[in-house]
Amino acid sequence: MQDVANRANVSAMTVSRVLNGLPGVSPATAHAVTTAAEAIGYRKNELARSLRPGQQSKTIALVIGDISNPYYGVMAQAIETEARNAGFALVIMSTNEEPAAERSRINDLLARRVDGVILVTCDASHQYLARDLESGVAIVFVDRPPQDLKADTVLANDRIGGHAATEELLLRGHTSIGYLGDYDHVHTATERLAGFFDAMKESAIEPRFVQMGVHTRGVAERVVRGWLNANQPPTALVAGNNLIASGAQAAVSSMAVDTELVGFDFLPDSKLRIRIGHDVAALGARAAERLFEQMAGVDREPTTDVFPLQISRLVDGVT
Amino acid sequence: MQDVANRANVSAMTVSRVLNGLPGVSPATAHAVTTAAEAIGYRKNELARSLRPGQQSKTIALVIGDISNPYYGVMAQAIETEARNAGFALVIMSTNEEPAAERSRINDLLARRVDGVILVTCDASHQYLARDLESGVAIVFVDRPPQDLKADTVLANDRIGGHAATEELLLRGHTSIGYLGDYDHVHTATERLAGFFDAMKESAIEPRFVQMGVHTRGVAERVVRGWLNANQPPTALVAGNNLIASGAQAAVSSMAVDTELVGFDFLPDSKLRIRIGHDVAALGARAAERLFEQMAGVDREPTTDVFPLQISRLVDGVT
DNA sequence: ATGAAAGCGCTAACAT
DNA sequence: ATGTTAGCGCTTTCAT
Repeated sequence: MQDVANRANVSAMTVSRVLNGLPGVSPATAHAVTTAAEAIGYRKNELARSLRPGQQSKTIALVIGDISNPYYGVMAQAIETEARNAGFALVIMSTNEEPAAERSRINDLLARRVDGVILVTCDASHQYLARDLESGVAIVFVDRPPQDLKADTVLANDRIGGHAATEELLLRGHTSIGYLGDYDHVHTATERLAGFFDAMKESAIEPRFVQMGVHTRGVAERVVRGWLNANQPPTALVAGNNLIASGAQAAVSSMAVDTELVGFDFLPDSKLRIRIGHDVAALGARAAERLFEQMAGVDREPTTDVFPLQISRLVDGVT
Repeated sequence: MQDVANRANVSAMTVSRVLNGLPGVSPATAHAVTTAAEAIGYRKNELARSLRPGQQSKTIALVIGDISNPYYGVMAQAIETEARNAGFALVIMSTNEEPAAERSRINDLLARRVDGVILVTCDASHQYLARDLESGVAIVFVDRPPQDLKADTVLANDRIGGHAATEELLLRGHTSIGYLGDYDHVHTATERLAGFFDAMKESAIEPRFVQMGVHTRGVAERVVRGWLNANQPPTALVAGNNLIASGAQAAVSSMAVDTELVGFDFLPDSKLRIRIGHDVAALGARAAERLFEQMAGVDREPTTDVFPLQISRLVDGVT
């Protein structure tokens, strides 16, 4: 910046004024500064700027486990739109569902003084964020609640969802229903499983096919193939998320059985006939809203928004 | 940081040494500092740190148009893995395919002194980056080449792909083939279209159904419905990307016609029987490699990596 | 083993 | 309309 100032024969302060469009600079000098800046290819240093007290970075962050899953992609896009409308940039970071990576990313973001963080956590403790929350960093949990921290949270009602999905199959007369869920440390996965158990218990049926820790399409397909090859295979399945549903569907159709399938969360081209899910974009948008509320200094107790899950049946390719 | 120093009765310098694990501090003082830091909930300020000369931010950025499209999600995940292995953080930004947003994001990233940028551009000029490239910022273009700039580029061979997709349908005896493509300013879209025209010209067939500017599943579905309701509807279609393919497929199956369809890029659960695409993760990984090469100071002419597109047929649900 | 001084690039507050 | 001063939080260099 000093270089620009020298080249334009002005002080650094004047350069600052010109570059930030502040008043009190004659058009002539302004022009000289602009020219000088372009001549040397000057880039302002936002780091130095943000260092000054009271400066906002005008940036919020979204930390998620798996950006390759369109579920989170859609959520991210919704948040990006909200952020943009509020004049903020959104940076997205993916942790590969590793708690250690999540912590390291978040520490990093806070060290970089982002104004707020929206978090789809895979971590088992969030105590380390308590201080930051107190000191005014905005934090919102989406999809999965914090464990030992009070903070704004936006969720779908996964336990009820798991119950509804299972009940749907029970109502259709199935008595042997399998359940496949994601990692145990993923909140939505355990909640949905709990809902499954709730429904099974109500019907007094002992679950025989339950597999957690299924995180990819491939694993889901393999597990389902195994089940379907068993002596008394399940006649219906609940798939705990979109990728699992996809894998399970693949296994079922390749084995030419008519195992019925209910799947959570939509994949754009899913062939699933029965789906259960919610409006991810709305979830993301609400999270962004809550974040901006916090940033606006609204003083209130942490809230929890719970979105309903909806079950739908696909008839002849049309919902 | 000064607060921590006061609390531990040491100088700021000692605090810095402890927090960075530098040698030359007695265990006792180190402990005192750590305790003090925790007591006041101290967070180091990475901004101030990066301000010192010669500091790397250890961060690279990926700027894409639409994070809700799993095509880019998969690419992002691949790049994130590479970045992590290299000890870098990856920040992802989505521009909604708006050139202005892209520029603003990139200017912002460079103002924040990221070490490198991987870019899926939707912009028509990149001259504004020439200076930064000269001054040592690492930049790689992926999926779509720069317009008026020499820089490392990683592409799929889209024109040949468009040709191959069309030829496949011609070989199957179709003479009335429609083409749907993304926005005109998207390089892959125009290249694929060019390939389509190439193939049609070789067969001396006048294209009658061509629609560009189709960016969503819904629009694709609507356009195809329109075509199929025409007097002499196309008997086959080339869908210029994964979302278009999905929409077109929906239209075709809902209208119970047997219009044949070739689609670009894979959506996880696509029912497409003929697909043309490439390994997006490999594309992303290569881009990351090129970026790190640049950052390592390898002095070479800008390279262009071209990945082949592969066509595949789905038979009874198995590829 | 520890500290003091200086300065990274920028801007708010106060001159001129 | 423009410049000077000081300081944001940190680390490099050079003392002690």
